[in-house]
Amino acid sequence: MMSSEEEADSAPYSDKLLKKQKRARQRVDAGEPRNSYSTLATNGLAPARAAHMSGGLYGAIFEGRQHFGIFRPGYAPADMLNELLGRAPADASDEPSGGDIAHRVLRDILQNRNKEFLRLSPDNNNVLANNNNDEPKEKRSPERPVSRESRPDLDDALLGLDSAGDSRTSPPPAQSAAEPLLAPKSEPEDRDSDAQRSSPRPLDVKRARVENIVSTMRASPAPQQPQVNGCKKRKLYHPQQHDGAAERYGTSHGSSAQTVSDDSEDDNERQPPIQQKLVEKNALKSQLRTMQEQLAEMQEKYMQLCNRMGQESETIENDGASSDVEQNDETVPKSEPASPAKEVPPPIPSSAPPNMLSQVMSKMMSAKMHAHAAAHPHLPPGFNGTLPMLPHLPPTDHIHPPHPHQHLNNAAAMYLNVSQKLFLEQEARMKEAVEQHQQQNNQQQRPQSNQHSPQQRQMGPTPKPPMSSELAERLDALRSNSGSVGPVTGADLEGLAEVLKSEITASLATLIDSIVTRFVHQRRIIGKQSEAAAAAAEQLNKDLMRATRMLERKSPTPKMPERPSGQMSGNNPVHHPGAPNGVPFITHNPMLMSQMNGPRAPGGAAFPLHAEAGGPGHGAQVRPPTGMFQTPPKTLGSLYSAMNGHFERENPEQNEALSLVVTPKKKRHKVTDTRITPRTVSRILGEGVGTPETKFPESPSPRPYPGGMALPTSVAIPNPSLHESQVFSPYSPFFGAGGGLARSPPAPERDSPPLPHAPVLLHPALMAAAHHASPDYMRHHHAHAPLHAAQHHPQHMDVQDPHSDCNSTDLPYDGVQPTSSTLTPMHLRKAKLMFFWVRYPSSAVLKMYFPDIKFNKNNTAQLVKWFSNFREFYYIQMEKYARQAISEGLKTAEDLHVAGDSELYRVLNLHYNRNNHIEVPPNFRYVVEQTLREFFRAIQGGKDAEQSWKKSIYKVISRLDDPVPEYFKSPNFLEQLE
DNA sequence: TTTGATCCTG
DNA sequence: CAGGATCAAA
Repeated sequence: MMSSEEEADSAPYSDKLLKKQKRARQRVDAGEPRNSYSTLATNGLAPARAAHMSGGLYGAIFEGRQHFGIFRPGYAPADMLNELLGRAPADASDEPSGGDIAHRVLRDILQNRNKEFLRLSPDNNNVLANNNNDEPKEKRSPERPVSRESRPDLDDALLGLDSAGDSRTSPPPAQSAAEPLLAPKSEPEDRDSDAQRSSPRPLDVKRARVENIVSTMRASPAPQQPQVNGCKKRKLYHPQQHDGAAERYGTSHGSSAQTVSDDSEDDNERQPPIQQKLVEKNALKSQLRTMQEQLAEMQEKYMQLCNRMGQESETIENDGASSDVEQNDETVPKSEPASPAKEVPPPIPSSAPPNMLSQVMSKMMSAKMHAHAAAHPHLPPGFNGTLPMLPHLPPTDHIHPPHPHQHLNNAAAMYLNVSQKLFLEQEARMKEAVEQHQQQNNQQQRPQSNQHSPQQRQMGPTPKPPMSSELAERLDALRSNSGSVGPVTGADLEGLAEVLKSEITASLATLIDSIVTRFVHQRRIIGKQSEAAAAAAEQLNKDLMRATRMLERKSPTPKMPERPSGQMSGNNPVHHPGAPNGVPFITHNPMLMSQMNGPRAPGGAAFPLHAEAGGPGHGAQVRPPTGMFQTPPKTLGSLYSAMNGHFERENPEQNEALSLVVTPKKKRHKVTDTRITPRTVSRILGEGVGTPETKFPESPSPRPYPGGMALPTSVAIPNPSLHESQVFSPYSPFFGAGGGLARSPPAPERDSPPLPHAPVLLHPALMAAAHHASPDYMRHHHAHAPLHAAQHHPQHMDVQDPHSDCNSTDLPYDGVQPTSSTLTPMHLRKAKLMFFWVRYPSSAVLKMYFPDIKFNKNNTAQLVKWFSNFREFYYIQMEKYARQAISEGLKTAEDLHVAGDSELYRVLNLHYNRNNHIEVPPNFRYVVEQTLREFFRAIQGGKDAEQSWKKSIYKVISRLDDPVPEYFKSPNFLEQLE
């Protein structure tokens, strides 16, 4: 991967350079000024601010955006998909069990249904199959082999096909069966040439011609799994076919397999299940038809042969009776020394119209059938259509039945019937499967093995229905037999029928397997989530209770126009999630949420949110211990949604990663591996929680703060450049919340940098959900109030926690190994959260904290770019607020204080911690404050007139980075960000 | 010259 | 957020 990506870069780079130069030239010519630093400063800010101020936004306490009630439809499915796709190993192991069950079920069903068909079968189903098989034994029980064979496919599909190569390398037992498939039957030229070369005899030539015709007629079974190690053999056996296959499908199995894999992957993502099913159905249908046609054709040929043989008194030595494939080679030579028997097409009476022949044959068959039924050992009396099929009968039929024709005819007739029935069955099953599939989940994933799809794709000129390797093989064998050896026995036909049956069965099995598997996964995941949700719910409930209590003391924030909460918005039909535990979700009320933040401080002052509020100013002095915002678990929402099975999509709250995801597709050169994984997609779909803010029905009365604060401090001017302009919207709950920058005149000194290791905690809900988190870590969290626990043990997480502490280790927690080089939206979220600690992380640090990423030049650059973007946003905010403060007459930087509930803080939190996945580390607040002051001073001092006046600030700020908590390295952390 | 960071734009 | 341009430090 890396190599390819790297290569991809080279081109772009050169282009870049060219462009750059060009641009540079243009700029110079135009005398275009490079930067207009002052733009922001001088323009617009003041006016906008004024407007806002007049608007009187009072600080609503931080309204919890959300979180509650946010349902993330699709979450469960996504997760499931993730499970399937992301955890290859697990899947691999799981797959079988699920598959087996499905398999069994399917088999049972089919067997019951097929009993009637089976009854028909004369015995030797194997004869034909054996001709080309390397491992005839495998075929004895068609279903088994097939299933096995199919499984790899399924796995591949599920796993994203990376494993395709592996499967190829180590061909499954059934592989031999697949072999024939590789060789598309339609390569007349080659075949002819070969045939002629090897067997110049007229007969051969004739046969070749026939073969030609036949091959054209029959859709060539697409080469199933390229994983045929027996290339040589195959070549030996079917040179032409092989060639054809090579040409058409790409010479290398690997390549073809790859293609298949990729395609299937794509299909999974794009093609709706139903469509897929339909396609498959059609394919099967056509396959059946094709086979029928082929059968007819073969009948013709057979007739011809018989006639001729009768005339010539030719003895047929080997009817392909040999049960060994290998044998085939040997046998063939005997009969047709010069030419590879298998490849020699059966002679066809070109003169006789197929239809007529068929009709004639039908008549003959019916007539003779009865006559010989009794005589024929394998044909029970009721033969006509109801003979029990003995799938595993030994190839006894080598014996040439006295009346080959009849046998053949019978078999043919039966085959046709069976085919029809099977087809009907298949169709019915398909429908069922489709329905089931739909109901079970909306995942686009393509359940069945790609057995079929690849074939379809690879089909040659004649659209051919997908055929399994076994089927193809048998057909091939059949053809070979008829061609080279001569008479096709009824057994052969039956074998064919059986193959067909098993093939269908297999495909169904596969389908069912996948469905079942998915179902199982889903169940499992849901269960898991339920647990987490329950725990989370409890915790949440506690928090809420506390918050409620506190709320009583506090007055609601000023109004915010109702903001449709993600869930509330019409899109979300979601039921209100009562907590599963019976814990009602209290939320939706931002007030509550806001209260939750600072439950700890005794006099509601716990939070010096508004420093200036004056109130008990001292409160301000003490740095708010905990994060600024409460952390309502959006996770809960998702959990619940999953639990409730809400998969509806909700309004995407953010598209953060959206771009990431999207870009990938349009990328011209592989930018960072932009390939979107299903997981990513699902995440994106489920991610948005609309604006989390819960709606605020009524506008609360102004803040009760003693200081009469309600300072319109937050008079930010809507910055057009802001991505989240909503934040500034007067209608936005965020806007005007209690006070942007809190300026407390008596600002005591809180400039001292906070503790080195900011104790940031995950929201309790998150923690609860994180089973895997190190026990120690968990313990801490639970022990302390969820919100501030860490404060008391600042160090425990990063340094001292024996379990979680794995400093300088890339694989702190479960030995995470880089699995992908794709940065997903989740990674973006994580990166944003990390920004609370580090503004200038080195790439080395970043790599350490993203152990699951296989870094390369591209994604490293991307990650770095993210932080660059984060900083950009951050500094823009800082500058904006600093200017605002200045315009408001603030005299000294020291008067600038950033309160937990300040607008600035809110904005930042919204940007970096949109879903309040974590508690904002106190240190961050400090850093923000410092940054703000730096900007304030600079602007105040007129430094902003200088070209790079910000640089010095950056420098200062860059020194304020703190170590990122170790738990960020945990794979579980990422998972919790859902 | 290369690399890294910022600025600018979409 | 990503791509491109530009500057500046290495």
